[in-house]
Amino acid sequence: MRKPLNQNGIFALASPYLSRQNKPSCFHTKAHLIQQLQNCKDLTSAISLHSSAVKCGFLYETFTTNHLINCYIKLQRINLARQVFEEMSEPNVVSWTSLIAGYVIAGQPKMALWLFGEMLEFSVMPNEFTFATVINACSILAELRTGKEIHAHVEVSGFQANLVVCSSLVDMYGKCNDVNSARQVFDLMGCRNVVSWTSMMTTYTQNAQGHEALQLFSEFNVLMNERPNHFMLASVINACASLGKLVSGKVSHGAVIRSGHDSSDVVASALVDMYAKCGCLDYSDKIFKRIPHPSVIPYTSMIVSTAKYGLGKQSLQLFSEMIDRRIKPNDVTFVGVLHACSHSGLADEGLQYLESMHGKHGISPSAKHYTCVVDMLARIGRLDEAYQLAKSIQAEDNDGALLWGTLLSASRLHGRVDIAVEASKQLIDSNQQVASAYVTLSNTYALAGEWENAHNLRSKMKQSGVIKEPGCSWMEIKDSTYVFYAGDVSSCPQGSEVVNLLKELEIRMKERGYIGGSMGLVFVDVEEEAKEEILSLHSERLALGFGLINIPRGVTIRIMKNLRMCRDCHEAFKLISEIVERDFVVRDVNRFHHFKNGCCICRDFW
DNA sequence: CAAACACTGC
Repeated sequence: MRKPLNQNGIFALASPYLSRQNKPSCFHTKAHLIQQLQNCKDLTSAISLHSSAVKCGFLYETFTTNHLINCYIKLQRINLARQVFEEMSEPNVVSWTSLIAGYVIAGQPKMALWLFGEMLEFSVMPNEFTFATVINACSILAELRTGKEIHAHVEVSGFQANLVVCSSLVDMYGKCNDVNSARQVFDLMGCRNVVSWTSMMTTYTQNAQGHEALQLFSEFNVLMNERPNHFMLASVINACASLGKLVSGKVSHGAVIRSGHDSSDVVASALVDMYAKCGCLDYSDKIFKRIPHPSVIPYTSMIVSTAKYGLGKQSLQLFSEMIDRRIKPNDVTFVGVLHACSHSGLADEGLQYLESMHGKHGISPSAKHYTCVVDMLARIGRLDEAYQLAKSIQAEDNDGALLWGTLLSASRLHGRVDIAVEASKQLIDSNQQVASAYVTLSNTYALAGEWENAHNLRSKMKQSGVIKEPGCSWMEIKDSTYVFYAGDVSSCPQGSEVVNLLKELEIRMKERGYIGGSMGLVFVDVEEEAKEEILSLHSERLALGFGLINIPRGVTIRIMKNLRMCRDCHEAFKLISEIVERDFVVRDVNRFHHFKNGCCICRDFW
């Protein structure tokens, strides 16, 4: 404890001000106090500075008070900031904006928007800082309507040419899934910087338009003199991950290394995720091991990735390593852990982890966690338990769709028509994934031999005009990408060759003990494609799904990107690649030839 | 004095 200053001492220090201000305990100059507030790192000092400011009479001035408000906001004491604000006689635009921003930082964007309304009520005119802040609040809340209103306000107030305001508008429209409006703002911008470009790229990726994001990235490299920063690199890597474009991902990795951003944790996390999604878990692992102090995000990314590759034990090992290193798991980490249990048949362990969430880790399980558990139970055939659990969960909209969709596909897998009917009813009644619910239910009927039901459902779909969008998949061979649509019946003489190969693969997998559970190949005869066969490769070892590839002659094959994981699969992949290369050039997209620095494809960073 | 862009789930 610091010894309290002797009164005489204070008087001595404060003597220059005494006569002027008649405040006996004031020993700060205004400039000094402001500087102290700006550098203040702890609450005790802040409170002491606050009391000095009161005693010195500085809080009659808006400028000094604004500094105090910002000091409390930096120390994450929004309520104290609010108190100071409430006591102000004339808060100006900066006071309002600071407090509004404070609420956004504190995770209360709704309050921020409410305060903005109050500010207008009090006839304080917002400026570009205020607009950027409230647009950001709309972005967090995905509040398109309010966002558009504020956009109109921006135009009227004459801030439509401000770089930061426009960038936040692009971001806001992106987060609200209005890609066209985002692009419109972006196109009308008189000047753009790396942030505005990154916002637009991220908008594309978050709205399932990864190709456009990559296109924009190459335009940036051609048109702009600026170099990508680590935000932009993380964004482009994320775009590659979303598309499963390994080659582009490697090119981006090359750019990362050349620009010296490979020490950025965020970029490293993005790379870990990208390589895993592109089927190269070993690369992810290498990147991960090079991160000196991995945070919860790269750990979670690795846990999820290993789980998806069916490496449950390894995934749980990473989790315990993370706990040992005192890195606090979050809700997403537990989604990964439960996923690991689910995909490796570790149901009892999974239930224990679920139990430990609340008790040991202070995280209350959400609908997403229960969905993992439903999946975990259902996959190993404990469908009745899974169904009971599903019924007890409050899940709406997207969460509900995931929950019932999970149960539905497991019901099909195990031929449980009764539960499939209930699950698809839930989806259809809540108007979620209606088309795929119909298709899956119909497939379940077909699997159970209930052809009439399957047929009736198909007719019902046709009558009600429900159309299932054809699934599509794509492959990268060399630097070209080939896209295939399910139901696309151009002719392919090698179709049967592929089927035979996969059948053989199944036999070899069985020989090596990959049987039981949901492994092996499953043939389902369905009405949908007029007596065509649907061939699915349901192996958890190969479970990084890459959608369906339609090889003509009506055979749809689910190709897994990481077929390369085992040697037999590698053969299959090679053959399929050869066939594809010979006979299908469907679409050749996004060649990466626009790097300013000349380097196109880096093969040698390993 | 106050503002925009990034990595983990499905």
